[in-house]
Amino acid sequence: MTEQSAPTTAAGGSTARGEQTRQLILDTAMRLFRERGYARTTMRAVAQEAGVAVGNAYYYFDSKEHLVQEFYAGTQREHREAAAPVLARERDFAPRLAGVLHAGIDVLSPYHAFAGAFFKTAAEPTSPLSPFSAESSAPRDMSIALFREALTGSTAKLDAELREALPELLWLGYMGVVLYWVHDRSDGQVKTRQLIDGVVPLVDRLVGLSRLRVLRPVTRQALALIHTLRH
Amino acid sequence: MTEQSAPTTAAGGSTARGEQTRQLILDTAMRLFRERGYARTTMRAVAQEAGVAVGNAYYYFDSKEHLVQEFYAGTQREHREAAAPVLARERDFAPRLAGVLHAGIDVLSPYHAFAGAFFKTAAEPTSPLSPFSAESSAPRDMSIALFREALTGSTAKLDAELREALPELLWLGYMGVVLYWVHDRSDGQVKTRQLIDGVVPLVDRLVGLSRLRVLRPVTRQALALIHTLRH
DNA sequence: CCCTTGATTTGAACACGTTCAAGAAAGGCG
DNA sequence: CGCCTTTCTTGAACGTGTTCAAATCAAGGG
Repeated sequence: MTEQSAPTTAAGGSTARGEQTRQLILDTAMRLFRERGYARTTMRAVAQEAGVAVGNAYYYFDSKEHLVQEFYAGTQREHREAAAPVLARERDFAPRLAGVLHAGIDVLSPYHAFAGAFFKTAAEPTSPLSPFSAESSAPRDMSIALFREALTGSTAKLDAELREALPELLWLGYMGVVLYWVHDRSDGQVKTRQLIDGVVPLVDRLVGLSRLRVLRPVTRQALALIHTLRH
Repeated sequence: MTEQSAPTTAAGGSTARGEQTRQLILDTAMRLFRERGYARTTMRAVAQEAGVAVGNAYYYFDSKEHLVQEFYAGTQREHREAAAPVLARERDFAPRLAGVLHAGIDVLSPYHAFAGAFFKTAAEPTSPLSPFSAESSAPRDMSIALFREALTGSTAKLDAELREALPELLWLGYMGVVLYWVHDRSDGQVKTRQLIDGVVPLVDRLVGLSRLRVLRPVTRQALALIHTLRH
């Protein structure tokens, strides 16, 4: 509805007058989120620390939650970069998948304390911040592409139809891992690392087994279900 | 911290003085949630419609979100009742599981419009309302018990260790179904019903296959992982 | 140089969730 | 009945996210 109020987000080389102000506010907000957490960071504090009026922050960002969406888009890029080395090095599916998953958690780590607040808004279906929403389709597709690359760049052999559908399933699994990570209270979120290291061999094994005669019907049935649900 | 302010929630036959006031406020809130949705229902409106002061609502409920927790506990009971007939009638695992899942969605149906707000708070790990939190362990355990009954009351044959761990996994899957349902925009949430009807035969099939020689290692590996993560 | 137009910036004002000091009502006890 | 303690009830006040009419600034055009 009120979408055209702020300058284009995606414009790369734009040098509009307020661009630095926008960046200043964003940087300040991210710093305060890290330092104090999401809930204890007030918009007034962000404005004050950035040296602008509170209304000015709302000129560039529709809401406090939209500040978080910028963070979301940012980690997407970082995730890709962090995963690149492993994807360049490894050829087997398992280490490639593990690399991508670990890279994702690596990137998120500094924000573990306030990631709860982030996922809180993400869970709301009506919110444009939901990872399933249409508004989030760009970063989501980029993330899915990352998992597709982990798969297609590997030596894994699998059914063509499964190869098509798997990246999205892997992304869904990644969302599950992140959800686990958000709730992970262990030191340095070690448990999440264990989850990744434990689940990757399983997935790898199942993908390999999916071509077996006994499992073929199950695979087809599952793929048919996904197809049905997609529309 | 401020836990002892309100009268016992779980007390069944308690006839404390304010019990009717408490119920009045709760009923009013639930009605307004259904009518206007969660966000557009203000605490002032709840208080006014219930004919009490706003502070009085906070005497019985620690926060607006805690009103939702009551709803959570309530649906738990209804779920059990709604699933009872199917569990009494069917003996095969698949229809029993399908029955329990459909019953859960049946009970939730009237609240689909504001269920998003419910899951929003549920996703926050620090919130006592999270289905994974210690505070929610009572309703969670009841829900898991329901899935355990669906399994143990059936004729399904399976590995002892898997039989032990499966109910919790089924509950986790149920959480996934509910998450899908929350995001389900199809008419009458038909898609969710299709998801249930499609996924149940798959689970049933996999449970049966889990005793096969080829799958035995995978099963054990998965169970070991779960055991590791549990502590 | 002044005027116009649009982009930016301001801070007071609003609505909401929540808190709290103060009071009212209900028992219990002599 | 009078007094005390506990339970309940009140509504003003606080802090927060958000809005908005007005002020300021930048850049051209005349």
